[in-house]
Amino acid sequence: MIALVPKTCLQCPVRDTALCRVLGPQQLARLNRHSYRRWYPAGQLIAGVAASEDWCATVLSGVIKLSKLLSDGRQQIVALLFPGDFLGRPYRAEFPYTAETATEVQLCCYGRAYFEGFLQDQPELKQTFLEQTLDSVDAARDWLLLLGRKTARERVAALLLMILHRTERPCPECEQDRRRELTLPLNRTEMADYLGLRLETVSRQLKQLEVAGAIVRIDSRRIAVLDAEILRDVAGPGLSL
Amino acid sequence: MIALVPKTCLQCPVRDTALCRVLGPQQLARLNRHSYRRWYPAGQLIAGVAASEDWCATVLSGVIKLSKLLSDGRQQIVALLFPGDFLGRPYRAEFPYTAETATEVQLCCYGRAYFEGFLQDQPELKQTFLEQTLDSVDAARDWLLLLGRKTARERVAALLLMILHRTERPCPECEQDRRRELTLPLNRTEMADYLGLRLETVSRQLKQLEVAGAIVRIDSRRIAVLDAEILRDVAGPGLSL
DNA sequence: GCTCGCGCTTGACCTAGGTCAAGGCAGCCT
DNA sequence: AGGCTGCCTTGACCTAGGTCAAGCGCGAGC
Repeated sequence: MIALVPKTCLQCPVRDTALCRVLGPQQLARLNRHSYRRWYPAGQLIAGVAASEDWCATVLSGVIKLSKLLSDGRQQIVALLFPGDFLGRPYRAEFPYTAETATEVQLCCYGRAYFEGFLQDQPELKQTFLEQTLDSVDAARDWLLLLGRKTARERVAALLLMILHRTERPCPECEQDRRRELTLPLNRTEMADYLGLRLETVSRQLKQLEVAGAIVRIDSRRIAVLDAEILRDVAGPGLSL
Repeated sequence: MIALVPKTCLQCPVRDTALCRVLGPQQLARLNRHSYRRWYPAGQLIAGVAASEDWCATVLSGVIKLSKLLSDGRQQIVALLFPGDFLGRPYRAEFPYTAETATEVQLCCYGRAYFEGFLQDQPELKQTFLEQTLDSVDAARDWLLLLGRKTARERVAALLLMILHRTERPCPECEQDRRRELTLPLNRTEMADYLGLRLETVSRQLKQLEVAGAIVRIDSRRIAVLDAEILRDVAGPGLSL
């Protein structure tokens, strides 16, 4: 497991999913000159709530949790960031979430001020960033439906489908519903914090999905999806995948 | 109650809160030439889920519910739009929510394609739109915490505070915690659909808040806030008001 | 003025999911 | 090897909020 730190953007693992995919070679080089890599182990705090954060980043590998927490310890994960996703809050000094790594993570970071200036210079990048932000609004609202109205069973099924979707890079359509394996980037507590449940409930619902023949739990972090169709039926619509 | 349809943007009721506040007189006139007003009574469908919508709008008056619903009738309101807010989904033909009026509503509408083009021509407008969209992400994520982790009591208190906040136009700071009156733009069912509860629960929690001395229910739609501080204590933090 | 219907409240009861507690299992350290 | 620790599962029980049902009050229509 050697951490691959790309020297040039052309070898970047998120070359064609990250924001900067729309930049030409010139601009890419320019941005790259102002970027630096960071590496974090799993379970590490990246940025605190409302901490003054003067940088932002693209996720190169790994998964990041964005969460909010209440003074009495109740916690809600409000988003997961996968490779290619953008981390940061341009135009605001305070970062309004807690960002923690769920797995080992590599970031490609830029100064916030520099990035903001760069957005001004690059209309196409700004356009892409805007469209991605609009998509984030839609994604958050999909999750509102899940938290506000779905049962525990539906939530767990939806999470598995979401992870499957965000995790499976190659060949999106082929082998559509054949057996697929996924590695959960979250432990039970984190899954619960994302789904508005308790870890015991997540555990029980995973069992139920196994009994129903939708999945097999290989080990606590690995799941084989036997029948994505069952999962989709259970999860119901929504979550514009 | 005469519907005021402003002829020029200078008399617009949302002159300094809507997106177009950043436009100069020239650009404002240009946009205005391509805009038209629409009026809807309360409880009217404006745009269906995934219906092809080729327009967008600024809310001039009234309140709009954006909601998602499941095939079995479960419904979740994912946002409320108040005067000055933007309605629409640029860069996407399908509007991913159901938009319905909660009260009587006036809109200032533009063709979607025209608006998108106008955004390209007006970097400052685009910037404002981007920042507003980033705020929408934060707002939706605040609500995720509410739906995922807060109790019924906390949710109802938070809703009242939010409505108070969005509704009280003049003099934001003066008379800070004096008695304030608010008119609910939603009925009990709608409040429940926004809070991920049932209408009976909303009703009971309002009663509890009255017993606790935080509010008085004047009639079913009007509430006097006796002590916003109690309300804030009950609601807990979050909802970056 | 009467009735109808809708929105709201209230009470009685029920249940999905939370809480608490007891193991189990795998990876680490000694 | 043995014990520890963290994570997960499972069972037994509890409760916040959902469900069901009755009734109220008010505005609209006749």
